[in-house]
Amino acid sequence: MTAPRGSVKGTRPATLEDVAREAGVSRALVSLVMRQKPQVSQERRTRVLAAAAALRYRPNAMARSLASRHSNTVGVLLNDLHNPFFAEIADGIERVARGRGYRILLSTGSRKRGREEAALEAFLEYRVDGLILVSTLLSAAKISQAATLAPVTLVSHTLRSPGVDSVLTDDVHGAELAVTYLIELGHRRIVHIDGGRNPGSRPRRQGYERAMDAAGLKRLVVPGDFSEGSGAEAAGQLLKLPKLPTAVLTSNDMAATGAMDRLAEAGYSIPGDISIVGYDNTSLAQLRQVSLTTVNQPREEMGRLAMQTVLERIEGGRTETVSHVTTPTLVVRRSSGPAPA
Amino acid sequence: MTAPRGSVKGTRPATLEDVAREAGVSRALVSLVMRQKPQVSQERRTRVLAAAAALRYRPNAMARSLASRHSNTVGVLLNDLHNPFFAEIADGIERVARGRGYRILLSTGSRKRGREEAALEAFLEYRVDGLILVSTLLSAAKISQAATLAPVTLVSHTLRSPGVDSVLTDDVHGAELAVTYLIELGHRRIVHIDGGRNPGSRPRRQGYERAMDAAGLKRLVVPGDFSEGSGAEAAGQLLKLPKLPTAVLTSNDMAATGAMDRLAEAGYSIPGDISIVGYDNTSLAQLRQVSLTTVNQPREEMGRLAMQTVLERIEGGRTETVSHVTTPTLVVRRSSGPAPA
DNA sequence: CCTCTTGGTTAGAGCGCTCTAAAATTGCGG
DNA sequence: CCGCAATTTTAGAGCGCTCTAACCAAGAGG
Repeated sequence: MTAPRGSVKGTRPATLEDVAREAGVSRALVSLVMRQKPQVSQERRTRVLAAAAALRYRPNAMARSLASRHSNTVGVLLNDLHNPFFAEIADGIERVARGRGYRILLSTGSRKRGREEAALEAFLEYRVDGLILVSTLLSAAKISQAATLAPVTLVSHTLRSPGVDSVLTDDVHGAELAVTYLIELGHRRIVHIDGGRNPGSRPRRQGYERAMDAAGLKRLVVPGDFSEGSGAEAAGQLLKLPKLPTAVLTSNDMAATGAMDRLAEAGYSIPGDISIVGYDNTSLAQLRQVSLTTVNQPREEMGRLAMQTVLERIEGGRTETVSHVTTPTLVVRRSSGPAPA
Repeated sequence: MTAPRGSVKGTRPATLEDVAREAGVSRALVSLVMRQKPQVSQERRTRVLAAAAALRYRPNAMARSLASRHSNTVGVLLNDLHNPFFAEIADGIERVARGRGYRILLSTGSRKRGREEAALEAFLEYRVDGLILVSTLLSAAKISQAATLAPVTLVSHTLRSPGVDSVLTDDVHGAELAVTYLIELGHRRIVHIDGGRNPGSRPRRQGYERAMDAAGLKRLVVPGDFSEGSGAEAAGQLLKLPKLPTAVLTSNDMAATGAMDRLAEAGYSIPGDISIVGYDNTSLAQLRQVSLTTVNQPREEMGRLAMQTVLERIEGGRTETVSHVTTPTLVVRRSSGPAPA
């Protein structure tokens, strides 16, 4: 009954109380030692530490959080574990967290809003000290509501709401960069595969539209989302067009690889017949076999910024809203080239 | 002071007590309702539910776990977030967890043993009900010790230790499949890029050795690990050889893409000059541009099995050790072909 | 010799929940 | 209308920790 269910029959894990008894001091003193507080004599400290080691004492995070009213933990919700973009953001977050003595709870919504809602709910029930939502599908209402319970930092889009900060890239500019580059290469029929409801999609589409308009070119946007499958599907749509476009800007790298796949399957050469430009510059785009021209987002840095931003509220008590905007750059690789004659 | 630090100034979240007062019932009754226990009259139940909704009550997972002595949570430690293999395993785990009303805590060691140790420690402090360690670098000692606190299921390798179950693929067989296939294609100089300390590496190497021995061929193993970088590096070693091998079996798909990259960069054609075979059959291998011949592991299924296995101990109270071995299959794609003349 | 500090230590009241055992209510046959 | 079992509800004791305020030496200053 006291033994953990199903695990090896073991003695109940040691508690503070046990350590205190072993060391012959009070519970409070042990607590002070465990939390590395300075006001403990050297002699007592070593005595307590020895007792703790002997009993294999491991603090109970639940009890600690309950009593202290904070968890030293930040919940990180990633849109899609399959997209390396998120792993790279997570790296940045993790680095800062580690440096600052915070823990991270990772969750993913698998690109389903309902799952994200469940994950958010779990984080809130765990009473995390802060929340980082990376490219989330959650509604503005849910986000604002969460922000009344713990500071929120959004990665990849903004939301004007108290308690909600953000870290993002100037996506309008990023998309413009890509389209302008394609136009300079002589492309005229340039299509955009949209990112649907995903954060960042709208500005990217706007950047595309703005650049096309500026060049007096006809816009064509086909629907999609952030997945490989949707990129392939959208490419399928393009194949049905009376005249295949000569260039495609997708909403992210995953969709781009899907589109490349489908186009290559249909016998078209990339970039001979059609140029493809992605967005994110994930490790996928960097693969030599893929070699995708794409718009770079400083992913690690965005992750670091996000964690710093949320910590400023948790520890620094900042209350004004901030929004960090990073600058995208174009990375040219082999998936793009001059428009076919 | 009672308001969450740094977040929007908000009232203290409602507690059970608040709900009880609002509904005019006892705390215990509210607890029963929240836990969906049957022995509550319909009238009270709706009254409590209404009060909870009105106060936006959200149970405190910390308090709940502390009092009930279990968290309904399983900790999942992934070796590397960048490798899609782990995302696919996680999908399977998540699916079963969701169906069974369990929550998942995700962590990653970023292929660093020290980080994995820290993540494990965090899980144990959180008093998770069970642990799934996917392709972990943790030492046997640490794993066994963790198993005295919560049931552990290992994915990708085994450990004979009480409380530790496993889910894995018959990797010896998998590697043999790959090598036999290459030999049938006429290859004689077949190299294996090793997976280092990663689980699964040893049996894969053994399978390679066994198949090479059986064919009377000379073995050559170059060191590596599970990363793209190491695959590239190992390929660099191969380039220094007096005579380039005609085929390479890597320890996983990540390493395979790294190796392909390096070899292609050096001007060799794949599979014209050299065939590459990976291991895992991740989404990476499936990409048309990569089109990697590889050994399939049923990733989703392994994830599902792992979660089921750990739940059997948590809920079913099973105490005998089990080990689920799945069968690998060879998936032939375009990275492999007949040995050059 | 007494009061003040000050650094070190501790008692004890929670944190928000679950769980056991007992209490209150209800239904029903006699 | 009573007794008894079944059903529903509740009191109250924790779970393992933190935190406040108080306590206690031991020296400093008057």
